[in-house]
Amino acid sequence: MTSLSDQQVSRNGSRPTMREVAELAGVGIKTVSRVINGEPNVTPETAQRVRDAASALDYQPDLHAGNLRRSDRRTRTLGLLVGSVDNPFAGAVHRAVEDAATGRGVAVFASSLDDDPQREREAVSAFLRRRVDGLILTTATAKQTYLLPELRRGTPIVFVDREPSGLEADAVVSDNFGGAARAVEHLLSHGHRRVAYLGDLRDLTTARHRREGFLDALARGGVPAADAHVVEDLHDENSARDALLRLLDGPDAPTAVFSAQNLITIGALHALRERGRHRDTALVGFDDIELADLLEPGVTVIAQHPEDLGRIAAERVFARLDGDASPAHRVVVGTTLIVRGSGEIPPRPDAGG
Amino acid sequence: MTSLSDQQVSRNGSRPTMREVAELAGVGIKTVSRVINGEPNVTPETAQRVRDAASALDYQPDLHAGNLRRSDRRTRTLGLLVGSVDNPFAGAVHRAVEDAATGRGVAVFASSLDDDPQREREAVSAFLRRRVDGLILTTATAKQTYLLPELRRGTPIVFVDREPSGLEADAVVSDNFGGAARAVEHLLSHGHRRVAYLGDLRDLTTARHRREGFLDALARGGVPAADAHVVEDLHDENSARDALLRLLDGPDAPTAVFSAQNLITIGALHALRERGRHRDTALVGFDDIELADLLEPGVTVIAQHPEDLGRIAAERVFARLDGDASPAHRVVVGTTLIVRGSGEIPPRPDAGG
DNA sequence: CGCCTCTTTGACAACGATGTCAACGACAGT
DNA sequence: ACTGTCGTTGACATCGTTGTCAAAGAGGCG
Repeated sequence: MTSLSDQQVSRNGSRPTMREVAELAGVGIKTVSRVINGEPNVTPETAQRVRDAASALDYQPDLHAGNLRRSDRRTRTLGLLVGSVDNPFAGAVHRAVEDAATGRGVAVFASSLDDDPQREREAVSAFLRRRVDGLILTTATAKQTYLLPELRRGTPIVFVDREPSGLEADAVVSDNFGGAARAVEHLLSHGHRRVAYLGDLRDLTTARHRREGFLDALARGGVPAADAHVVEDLHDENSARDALLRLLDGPDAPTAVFSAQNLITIGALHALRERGRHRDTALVGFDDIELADLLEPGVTVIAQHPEDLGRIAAERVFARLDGDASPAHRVVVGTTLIVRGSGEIPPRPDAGG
Repeated sequence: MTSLSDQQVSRNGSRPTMREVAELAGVGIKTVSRVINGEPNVTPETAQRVRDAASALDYQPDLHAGNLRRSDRRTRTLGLLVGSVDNPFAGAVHRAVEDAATGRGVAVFASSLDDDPQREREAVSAFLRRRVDGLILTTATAKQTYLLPELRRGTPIVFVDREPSGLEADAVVSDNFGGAARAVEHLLSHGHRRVAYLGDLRDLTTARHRREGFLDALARGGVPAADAHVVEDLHDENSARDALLRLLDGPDAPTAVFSAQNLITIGALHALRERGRHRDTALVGFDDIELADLLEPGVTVIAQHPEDLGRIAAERVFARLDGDASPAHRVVVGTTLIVRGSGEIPPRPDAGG
């Protein structure tokens, strides 16, 4: 058997087609098609001959050739665009999308955005040229109106993590405003008045909402915005670290820090360590980070639920593919305050108002 | 212009084809093909009419239809199989592959293996049915002979992180033996004699090589293997934590631990914390982990270089696609000992043998 | 002015599969 | 034996694109 298979395969360098399987089995190609696709009305003996021929040739059907002719025009393929596939948050989203997709025989293209509008356009275009059945997108463009024609054509597009702008489309996002506000309330409740905000690129809706939640909670807590240090447009560990070092070295150093994104939190942790201030400066981060519980003090965070974001986004895509034509859904996934120590540090006694 | 575009698009719910672009531009479809693909011998005026028509219809060429007819039969698509897309090591590999691919206009399918042989087979089959140009695989099967026909057909297959078995194919792996040996030498040089090995599933070549490196270094250091605690078949944080808790609670508790994988290291860290032994039990982990430098003590690791693994694997695929027909390459990427504190803890004075 | 070359263009077949439809044979009912 | 039904099978057009090839027109040269 194996030797037959080997012979058959090596006889011809190129990939076998349905026609070759049909010839070897002595049937018409339509019969091969029926067997491969599990269609009824083939006698068991014929089916077996076809299967033998297919496995002797190591035949793999060409999904895209079939798709070209098939009436449903489904490639069973999804395009996923995330911040970066090597960011843990994106990894969790990706994994959840994959789990939902694999169960349906759908493969996932994943691309990294790097918060670059041009990369976004190029990635989406690459997905569409490959005729993905649906898109799950984290975006960096100010408006996504370029997607309108595609949306009108009926391609399911679900925005994940960041809200769409300029079009009505499904979106699954974290409660950025509420989570940020919760972080600040937590810090204020421990007596802090001088709280720093370390935020992501201002262009991002998530960053804006977190900033607004931060400012809103401060205001409700009776803290003048002037007392807060708001630093924005941070985009990686180093820029966050540098920013916090400057604050710590400057006058009126904050007694508490809210770092509004996972990499920023890590940068902030480094800055606090470098100045030896990690035990007397409170810190709450947005988005959980690995090993946060093993640091000393443990890092208090507003945890997001990326698995839920990914899973729900994938479910929305599949619901649309299954015919759901209802108006755009906007799903907000709550955040969870995880108390671990760093957020419960009281203000330094020597610190002024 | 924009309104024209909108009208054209909304006039027809389905996706525009080259034929429709040709009609709107008043040319033949072959001319559209030439313009879209940047082929020569089209007058600038004709080309402009075609481009206008294409953008009015929001035309996106169907890469797979073209590929069906094109002589090179390239889908400009790659299949990547990793342990799990939400593991940081896999994320780094993925990102490096993506970076190499995107520059060449190639999109990447990513799938998670979960160290399940059946998932491996299914993922590979899903890739091949979609006619990927090449495969970059982390495997879980004992032998990958099922890939032989595909390899003979000329599809580039590169094994990453784990070596292939049963076939001659390109592979890019870490120096698992050497790295593990280096870890043990480091621990022995600090006076340890009772070192525990916490390892991954025995089926995995990486786990075997690390175990062999561990045992080899022990032997060279004059430590009888009987003095070592070797625990294998750990596959996640919890199993690793439980295993180390048992060792710590048992007789002859180890004075040093070598955790042979990133999740196992994290589980080990938890176990040490839980028993309050993190300051008097040495630990060296294989594979670097995020925030390892901020723990107290910092976690000494044998760092792998997943970006290099991914980049080199992708380069091998593209070299093969560009015609390199040389014998299978086997690239070993070195590891780096990163000293941070946990690996330099001396044995407890009270610890015997 | 006729001939040749070169550029520009489109008609047509083909890629590998599936949908449609008709042909064929077996079998039941009369 | 004849008809109708049903299960089985394959011929053929077709999906959206590109490769081939030939036709038409422009331009140069003797």
